[in-house]
Amino acid sequence: MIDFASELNEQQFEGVRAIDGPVLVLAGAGSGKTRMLTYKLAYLVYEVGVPPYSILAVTFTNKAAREMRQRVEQLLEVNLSNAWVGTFHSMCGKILRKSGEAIGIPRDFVIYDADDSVQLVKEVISDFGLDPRSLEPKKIAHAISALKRKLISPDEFLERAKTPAERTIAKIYARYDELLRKAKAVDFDDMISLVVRMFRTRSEIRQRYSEEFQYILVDEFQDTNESQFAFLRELTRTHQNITVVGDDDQSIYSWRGAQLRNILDFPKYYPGCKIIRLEKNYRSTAHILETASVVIAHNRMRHAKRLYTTAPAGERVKLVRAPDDYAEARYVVQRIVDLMDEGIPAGEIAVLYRINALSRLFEQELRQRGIPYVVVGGVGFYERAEIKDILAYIRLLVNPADDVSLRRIINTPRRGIGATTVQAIAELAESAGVSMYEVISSGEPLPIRPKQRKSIEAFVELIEDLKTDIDSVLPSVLIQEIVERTGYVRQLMEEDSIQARARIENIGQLVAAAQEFESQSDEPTILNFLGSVTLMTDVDRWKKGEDVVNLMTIHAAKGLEFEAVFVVGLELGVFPLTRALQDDEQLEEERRLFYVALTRAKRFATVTYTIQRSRFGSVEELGRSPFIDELPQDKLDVVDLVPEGSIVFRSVEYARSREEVYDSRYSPGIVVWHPFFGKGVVMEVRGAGERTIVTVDFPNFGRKKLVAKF
DNA sequence: CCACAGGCCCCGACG
DNA sequence: GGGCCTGTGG
Ligand SMILES: Nc1ncnc2c1ncn2[C@@H]1O[C@H](COP(=O)(O)OP(=O)(O)OP(=O)(O)O)[C@@H](O)[C@H]1O
Repeated sequence: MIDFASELNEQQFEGVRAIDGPVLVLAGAGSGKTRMLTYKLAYLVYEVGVPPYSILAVTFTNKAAREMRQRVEQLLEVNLSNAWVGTFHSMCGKILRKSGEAIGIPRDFVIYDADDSVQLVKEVISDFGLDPRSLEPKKIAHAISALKRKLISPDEFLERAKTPAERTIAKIYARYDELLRKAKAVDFDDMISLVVRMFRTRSEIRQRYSEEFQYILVDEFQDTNESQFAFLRELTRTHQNITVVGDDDQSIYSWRGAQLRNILDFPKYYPGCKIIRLEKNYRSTAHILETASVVIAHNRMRHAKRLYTTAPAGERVKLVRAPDDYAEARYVVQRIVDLMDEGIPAGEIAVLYRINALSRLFEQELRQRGIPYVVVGGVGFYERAEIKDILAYIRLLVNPADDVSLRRIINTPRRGIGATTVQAIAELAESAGVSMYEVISSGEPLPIRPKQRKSIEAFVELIEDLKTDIDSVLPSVLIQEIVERTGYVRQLMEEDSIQARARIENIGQLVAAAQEFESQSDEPTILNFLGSVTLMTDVDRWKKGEDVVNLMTIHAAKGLEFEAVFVVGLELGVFPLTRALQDDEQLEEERRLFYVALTRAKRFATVTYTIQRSRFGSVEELGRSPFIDELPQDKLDVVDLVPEGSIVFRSVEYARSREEVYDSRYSPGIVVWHPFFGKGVVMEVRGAGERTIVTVDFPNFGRKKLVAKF
């Protein structure tokens, strides 16, 4: 049915056939690592006869998992729905649901996302009477997350804590975990670390899974963290049939705890593993590949890799300098129009940026020119307030112990239940050792004012009503009931703003997503819906087939490919970010990010930067990214959008042509930034065009008259 | 005791 | 540009 040898090159095929023992595939971008892994899955099922449920394949996103599964189903014409293909989180979540009771995790646990975790940390901090301003909940939540990824328990951390600050964190961590367990909740990091802990304390369970998963395949191994690797090592204590593929040059998730060490040390943990290198790039033209290779060669902490292509040289990589961010967006969108005219499908075009904030102008410009597009990522769909509100209702319905969700919705929409009342309820719950919902639903009269008491009673009644058919109702129907009964949409309609309308639309999309879930799942229960939703990412919702221009961060573009790629905003402080400038390791990660961006392109790659960019309400001159200078200048096609002979905005010619921008940008009261004087406030603007004189008040240097010279 | 407006501050990538 | 906190008015 399949001729593996003709679909793969020799090295790939070698990796596919190596089914006994550990295999490490270390290879550059576009060399066919994912393809190899996909075919290996097919090979194991088809040639070796391994039952699909005996294979564990781990991918980076759910979407990648879906693609791998579909691809293999196509190849083999079989149904693979019982194979374990998914992300670490979804696989571990599944294991935890099945077997977690052994370590005291109830079957119906809910998953707290990063935002929920921060909320919970906040609660703990105020419970302890600590000052949330000096402690910064977000940072503490991060610290806890880092500890969990390193499999360090609160007790262990307390033991080794040296400074008072560390002891405080240890205390918060301990209490945080306690509250999670009380709320029958696990956070993202728990999903992995609890499974590892279970495997370590209950060897018979480990044994069972280890036997079940006869073969393990892992994609994007360079971005795994300590607990994920530990999970894999636990599973391979009886057999060592594990194949991992990755590229150290594409490790871009260190901030999430990914450790390059995992891929570099793999041979140490699996002595005698087979190491395979793939050196032929099947994705990009020679020009693009060459440019990317030159850039990444500037990194010192890496394994040099050979990567060649037999593809034609193709077009040169374009380097575009734009006077400002508006010009940049206009140029890119014009090029997109041109490419589409030449027959490149919109879906094969991507604009990639370092930070989400950069998407705005491109969206505006695309909208104005009537080109369909999609923004992948950003404030993720499932992180939007209205979506989280609705989901919090559902979570409270299935799990009354969930205090974080209760807090979120007890006064959403407004019901006259404020902070004071919530605090009172929390204290009652605390002293009685029960959940907040138990306190308010017990029927006992609460020691609060009559008005609030009435509101609370109405709220409890509402929740109880919604609860009646919770076991049988479909998720989509439940959402509609919630929206109706709570008056959520009604309130938004009354508000009648653009934002409110967008929110109503989002809720509509949530219903649609629920319906889709119902049609796909063989068990469309509320609990399963919640589980799938929390682990869903924006990339997962993204449908490439839709044939619209794609806007996304470089992180989100990992593993994808497009005919044409625009990498924008190559400026100091944006890409690389300011914080990465002082630290070699971070700077190298930024460079890897640039490498990932360039290597997404099959035929056309364009890199852009601007002289001036508006950020945080002011205009800044950031200076170009050092990465620009690392490009092979003689191989580029340089495009300068700044008028000839001018040093940009300082120039007379340029200023004259841009009076309107001038006038609107430098008006009294706005904050500006100067490379030498720093931030200042515009006091007065006189004249126009070349003679514009702006008086600016700089906190540290006093008032300066400047000839439009920022 | 709650809601809302306005001022403040800060600002990265995400399962 | 926006989330969070504070102060004020209801
Ligand atoms: N042997 C092959 N013959 C033809 N095309 C191939 C072969 N191997 C890979 N390709 C194609 O090359 C492209 C890149 O492959 P793939 O995505 O598997 O690479 P990768 O190494 O995982 O890339 P990256 O690390 O950059 O995400 C895909 O379009 C794939 O179909």
